[in-house]
Amino acid sequence: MNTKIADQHKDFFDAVFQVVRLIPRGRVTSYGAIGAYLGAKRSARMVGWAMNASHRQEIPVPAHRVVNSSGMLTGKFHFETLTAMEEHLAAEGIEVKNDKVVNFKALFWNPTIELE
DNA sequence: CACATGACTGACT
DNA sequence: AAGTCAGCCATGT
Repeated sequence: MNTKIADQHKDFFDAVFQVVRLIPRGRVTSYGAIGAYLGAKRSARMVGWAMNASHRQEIPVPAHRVVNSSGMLTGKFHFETLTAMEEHLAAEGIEVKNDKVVNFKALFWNPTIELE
């Protein structure tokens, strides 16, 4: 995809959600990576803020594939249950240990590179 | 309008 | 290596 989804950052939310939905099954990314792709790498918090509204989107957003820069499941507390995030990841073949994605570096999916 | 908070990150101790 | 601090910016009180 050549055109950056965030070209019109007027829809920052949709942009974030779209990128998250583009994450391949069995892969994960970070808030900062998404922010960087959207041209707001200085605002990883805004990505998290957008994700906070993801659960109320009509189209499901695989928020479980988004973790922090350390691969830790920092957003697990915002899911229906405390283990939902880990369950979803496990269902995709992603191993979670101590709230962290195992082999995170290898499973990391960088939208700026993958979507260039 | 000012202060506190947050699904973050990188640098520093 | 693990904990702390300071930027970051939109939202809520």
